Amino acid sequence: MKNRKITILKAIVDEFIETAEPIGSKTLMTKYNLPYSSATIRNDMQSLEEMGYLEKTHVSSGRIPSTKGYKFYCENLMEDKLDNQIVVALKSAISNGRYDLNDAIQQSCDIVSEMTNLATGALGPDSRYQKLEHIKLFPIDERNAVVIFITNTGHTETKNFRFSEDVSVKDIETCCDIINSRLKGTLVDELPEKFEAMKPILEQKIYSHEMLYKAFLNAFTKFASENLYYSKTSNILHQPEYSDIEKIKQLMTMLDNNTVWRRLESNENTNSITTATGSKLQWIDDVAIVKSSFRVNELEEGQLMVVGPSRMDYSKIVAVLEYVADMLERIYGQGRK
Amino acid sequence: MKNRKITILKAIVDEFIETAEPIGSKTLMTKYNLPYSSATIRNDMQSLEEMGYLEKTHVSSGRIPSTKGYKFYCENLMEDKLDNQIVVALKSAISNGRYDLNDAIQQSCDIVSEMTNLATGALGPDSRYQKLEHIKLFPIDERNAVVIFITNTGHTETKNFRFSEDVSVKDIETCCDIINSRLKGTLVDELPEKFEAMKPILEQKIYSHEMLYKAFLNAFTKFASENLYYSKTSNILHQPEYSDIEKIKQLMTMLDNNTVWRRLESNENTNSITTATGSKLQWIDDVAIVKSSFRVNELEEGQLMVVGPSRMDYSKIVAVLEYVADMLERIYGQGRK
DNA sequence: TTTTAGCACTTAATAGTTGACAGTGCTAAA
DNA sequence: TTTAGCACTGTCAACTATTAAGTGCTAAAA
Repeated sequence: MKNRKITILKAIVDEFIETAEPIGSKTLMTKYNLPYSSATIRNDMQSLEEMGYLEKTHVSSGRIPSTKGYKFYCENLMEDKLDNQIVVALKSAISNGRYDLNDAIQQSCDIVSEMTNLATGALGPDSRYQKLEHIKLFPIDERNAVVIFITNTGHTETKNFRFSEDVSVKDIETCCDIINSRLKGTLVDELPEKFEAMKPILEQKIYSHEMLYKAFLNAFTKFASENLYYSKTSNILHQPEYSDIEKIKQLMTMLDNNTVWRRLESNENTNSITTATGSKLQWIDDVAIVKSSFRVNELEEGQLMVVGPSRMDYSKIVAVLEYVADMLERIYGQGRK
Repeated sequence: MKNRKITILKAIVDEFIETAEPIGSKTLMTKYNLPYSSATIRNDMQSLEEMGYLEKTHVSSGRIPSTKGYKFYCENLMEDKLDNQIVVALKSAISNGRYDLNDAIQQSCDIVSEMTNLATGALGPDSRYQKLEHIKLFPIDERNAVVIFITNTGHTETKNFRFSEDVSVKDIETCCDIINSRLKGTLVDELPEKFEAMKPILEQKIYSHEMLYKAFLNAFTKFASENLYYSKTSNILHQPEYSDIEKIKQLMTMLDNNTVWRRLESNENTNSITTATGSKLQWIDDVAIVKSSFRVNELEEGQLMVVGPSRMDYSKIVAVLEYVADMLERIYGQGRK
């Protein structure tokens, strides 16, 4: 592509990211001090539109970037724009090591969300490739017990159990023993299924097996399910694109139902790019998603995401997300096993 | 108040709850088959307005209920209107006892929220009046440990700990021992403070006391902090009052920041009533809150809440919330100590 | 004394009109 | 290849009816 066109495209994207208004040839010329006449710019804009990088909101309006335009921008024109304010906020909140990993992830997401006015979330760390090491029972009193699940990576999860009259501590112990002897080494993902297959054995050895079976199945299912966190989403309402109620509803429902994440996985092919630094950008309808992953050990990977209108400050978001990912790896990634 | 006026007031509130539109005298007469002329109704409306039960949106508009009107309605005119659909959904989800209390609360809130299109939340069960019984350490490996906190009511909470190189398991053990010997019987509420006062003792006995101190303080603070759950809030956007963006922003921000709950506590005096059945209704600006409490034992109380526009179906909401509270008490309340 | 019919008046909501404005595409000249 | 000039287009805001729903008040009827 001709150099002048690239300059114009970049100027339009930058300007639109800032103002959220369509941009005309004359405005562009004066505001960016371009050494071309408005007519020349107009011609290039027309051509850029034909190539699919720009769009118009109506026949005689200025131009806005299309998804293809954003994609080109993100692939070729992004700068490294790490926002110092956010970094300071993150550092002072997280890097004193006071939190455990999950708390740190939540804190980070909240900060990013707050300071960018976009929805921020985290998925994982993923327990899919972990195996159950053993479970440990902790009786509290006649009715209550805590069970600790420990995986081969040292990841733990706990679950409170509460039993009705006819379940004895002995029963629970037996149940734990059975699980430990038969499910050790099972992938977390496969736990619910494998446990279901063990039902007959429980029936043989335990009096109120039904109760216990349900409780443990529930715990296993929860353990295997994705560990998803979302920051508050009201911030996103400050974005000018969400002055339309229908759009708000659509986005909010999408976020609430976690559809974004699902469609994301299934949609890998369409409209997505991976930056040189490893972040992934993706566009679904008018929504853009920026995703960076962090890895606390060879088996546990987590993902950070920012969701918002396609008009977002990609340079800034990518930089900050990668900063968070690095920070989490640095503090929580080393020497975990 | 004269009987006819009460009939008219009830009809207006019922109609407005259904349609969300101001109601005129003629509409009311025909739709509710009232045996009075529109002029008579008009006179009564005027009088009801003077008494503060009704409002107009503009000089020549129909009437809508004022907060005082809703209040009167809730105090005197509510019917018991338990929605069968919701009950069925709740029963099939919860009453098989598969969940632990917190999961059951969350499930219930989600169901209520989904089926009423209002925001539903739960606070607690409250640990304010519980005392620390003891804590129990569980080393996983050199770097990780789980600590279980147990209160005198049998309530437990767990926290994952992760330590850097220079903290030994021995240190953690010492720390736990100190806590157990010195903090047993302390109100959960006072734990952070009391623990802070113990800092010098830790300094004496533990090498990297700073790290451990921070980690435990964090855990105590979290333990003592309110246990708040909120259903998804996007449902509420279906309410016609939230077709105005400013209102959405205001409400969403309020919900996200949990301002509702705080203002609620501080605002006990103004605009609130308690029904015969023990639910509490409260109005703040254009927002109504319905609150029912449930009690799992003599020390632990929790609260269920529904938040929405003041035009909500109070009869239905109160009935369903009380149903949930009863259900939780029935399943989780008995024989816990 | 209470209720009602009748009427003048008010407001919101809707649709149509107008002019300013920001922008475009195209043509012809530089 | 670039640019000046110009006709044209859609949006937006302000203004003007017009209509529909509803009110308050007065005087007559019950």
